[in-house]
Amino acid sequence: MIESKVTELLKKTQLSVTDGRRRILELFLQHEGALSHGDIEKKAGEKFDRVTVYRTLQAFLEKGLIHSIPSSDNSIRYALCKDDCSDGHHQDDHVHFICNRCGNTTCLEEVVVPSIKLPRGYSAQQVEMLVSGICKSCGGA
Amino acid sequence: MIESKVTELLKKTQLSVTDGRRRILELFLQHEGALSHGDIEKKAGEKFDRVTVYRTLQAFLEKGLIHSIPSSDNSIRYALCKDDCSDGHHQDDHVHFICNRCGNTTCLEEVVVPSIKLPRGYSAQQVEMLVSGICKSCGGA
DNA sequence: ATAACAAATGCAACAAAGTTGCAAAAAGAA
DNA sequence: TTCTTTTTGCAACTTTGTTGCATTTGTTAT
Ligand SMILES: [Mn+2]
Ligand SMILES: [Mn+2]
Ligand SMILES: [Zn+2]
Ligand SMILES: [Zn+2]
Repeated sequence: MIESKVTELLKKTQLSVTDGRRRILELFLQHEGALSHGDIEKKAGEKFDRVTVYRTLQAFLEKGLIHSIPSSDNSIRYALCKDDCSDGHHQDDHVHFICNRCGNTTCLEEVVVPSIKLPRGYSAQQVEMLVSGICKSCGGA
Repeated sequence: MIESKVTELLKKTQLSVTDGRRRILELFLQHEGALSHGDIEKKAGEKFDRVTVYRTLQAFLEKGLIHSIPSSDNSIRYALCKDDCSDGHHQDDHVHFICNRCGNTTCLEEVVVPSIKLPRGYSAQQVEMLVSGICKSCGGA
């Protein structure tokens, strides 16, 4: 069950398990694809205060439960991390895909971000790769 | 002179040349690195209305004068395009670097975004690569 | 189970960012 | 210059994000 998975994850990351956190984590587990703050606010319904959603995402981020995905439309998305992300140390080196038709953002876990050679003087700490186009579900044609 | 370059660019893109547009384009030409809406608002001073800045960036974007750079902090940056970007068709296939020390975002024109193989069903229309770390100026020591 | 303590939540009051319609002003064309 | 079109500024508004504080809830130890 998702119920137990949720509690397990919260326990593992040393977060006290509250209704809000359970609900939001549940949303991530159910929903294939990334969620923005706004998405969560809508999906979680009236039950939780907006501020709580902000703080919960913040906490999840810090604990390495979720990672954030940059965007070109001023609305960061978040998605669950794999097990190897822990307390502050993220290890999400996969490509993200943004569908121009359905608008969904997906983690392409199987596609690793290629390494890259930077000009002299620059040193990289993190690399993000964002691909936009038509996703599998929308591809149809 | 920058003055004439500015006017030339506006004429070329069929934008009527106004004080606001001149000023903002000037900022882009002077400033090495990308600018956010907020940056521009500050740098342009009290002289221009916030709404005008929004509309100007929008216009520049559509005409292929500038391109936008995704971010993880809900503040899109913009930078000048090269000559080969025109009316709606952008051709900015370079890597963007975000410095964690000085906060500047730079176009690494000389670093081309590597191509990538997507899983079956996905088709790419655009690829963005964002590298964060320490930039040339901050690298020092 | 209860009490004590620590942490999370909701609320209120803000601040900041973004949007829209419209009248006035400025650009471009004739 | 005059006419026409486009851009601008303003006002009013919506949405998004932040902060402090009192209350509620979760956790741990008795
Ligand atoms: Mn991801
Ligand atoms: Mn660029
Ligand atoms: Zn899609
Ligand atoms: Zn720097």
